Amino acid sequence: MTNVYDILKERGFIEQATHEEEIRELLGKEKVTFYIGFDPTADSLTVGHFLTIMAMMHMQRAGHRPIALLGGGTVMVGDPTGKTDMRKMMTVEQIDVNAAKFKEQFSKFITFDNDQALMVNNADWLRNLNYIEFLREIGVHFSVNRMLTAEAYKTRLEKGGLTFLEFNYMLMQSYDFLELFRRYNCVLQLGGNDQWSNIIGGVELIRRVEGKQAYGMTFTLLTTSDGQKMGKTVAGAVWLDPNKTSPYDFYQYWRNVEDNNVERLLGLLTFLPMDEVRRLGALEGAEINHAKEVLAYEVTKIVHGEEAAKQAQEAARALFAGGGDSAAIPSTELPASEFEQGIDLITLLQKTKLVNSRSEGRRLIQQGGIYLADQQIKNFDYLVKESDFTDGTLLVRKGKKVYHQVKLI
RNA sequence: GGAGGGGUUCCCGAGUUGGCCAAAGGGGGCAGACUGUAAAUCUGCUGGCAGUGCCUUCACAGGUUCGAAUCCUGUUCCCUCCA
Repeated sequence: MTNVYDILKERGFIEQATHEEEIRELLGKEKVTFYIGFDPTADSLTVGHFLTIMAMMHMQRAGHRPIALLGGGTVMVGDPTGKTDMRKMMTVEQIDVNAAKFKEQFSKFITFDNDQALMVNNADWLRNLNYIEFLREIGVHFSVNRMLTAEAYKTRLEKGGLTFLEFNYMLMQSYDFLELFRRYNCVLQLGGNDQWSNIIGGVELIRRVEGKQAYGMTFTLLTTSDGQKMGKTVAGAVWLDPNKTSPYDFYQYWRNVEDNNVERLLGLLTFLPMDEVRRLGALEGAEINHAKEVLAYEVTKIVHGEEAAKQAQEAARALFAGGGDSAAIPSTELPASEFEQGIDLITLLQKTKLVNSRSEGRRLIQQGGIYLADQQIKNFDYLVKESDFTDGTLLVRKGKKVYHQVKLI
């Protein structure tokens, strides 16, 4: 069996590791308990989290034991990494609701039966910490001088300011690692590359307090070729919750990634064999669209299941290539009676949420961005009537690739 | 606690001798052209409502004025330096 370290390496996950050789050796010879932390800052996981979950899945498949650590405690402090402002303070209630949602989503990817994986919440040990004790046991081991050199804090020191609250984040996360090491013999922490300094904080803490070796490793972050963070759309993040990002939109997000990223994403976000990944990635010109379809389908399948992935693909094909089933295209149902007198196009755009204001709708139409059943409409006074529908359905298109169906009921 | 600087439209950031400011410029976003449902590039748009006029915006609350993002007062938040 291939060493999972090599798998992760080959698939492009690994960015930094505290002890490359030792980690590889360790993963090759025994069942390793490792953890990744997830702060429940929203009520759903995002595609950014998904990347690390994929790594987790690879690890579990290789026989190692994952701990999904919910940051119900750390989120109360807030990680300043990569942020220019302090996060809004969240209420305990909200945090707990979010944590519950995270938990639900994890179960789709990781098997927790028979102790094959654990899910714990650091609220259990962080929320009731005694300040003085914590300072004496943990605080002594941290050099402020060193902490200040961490990338995470640098930017905040230069602009915006850093509060003492957030400055403690590194100690919290380091303490988590120590706690998991003690409780579950967890010796390896994984995470996104932005977590590097927090991770080595934990590794060092374990060495100092327990005199034991622990390891850390970080993964690449999802970025576009010019370094922009991926996983953001106009509507916000790309969520794993189908109610927040529909499987169709999710599929389309991956279907539309830039050429340069296809091979990389196939390696990271699908389980396709690497020969296949390389073959698809090597396609050129319009051919690479095929690779994008595969990418979109595979990722959607893992996240939303085969059925949803098929529907999304069908819908996309129906719209962009003709034919196919249109069931999964986003739609709005409106009573037929509303169209007897006809309703003006701008109002319809508002009802379908394709525009946020009448002005925006007007602009769109004037600029030629709206099509009804593939017919460009440039007159913003246009009255949409029942006669515009075919079989009770009207396909509205905004721009090149935003589709919405209106169905009469 | 003291001194100083500052909070501007999605973001960054001009604008403070009061009217020409719905507010420069850049970014982002949207649309159009070109394409391959890609990237790059070019063009237009980017507070709201109504067909060109009205309404709501420049931290918040008051005030001065014919008229304030611009002046005054108070409040609040942030930053820097000092203690």
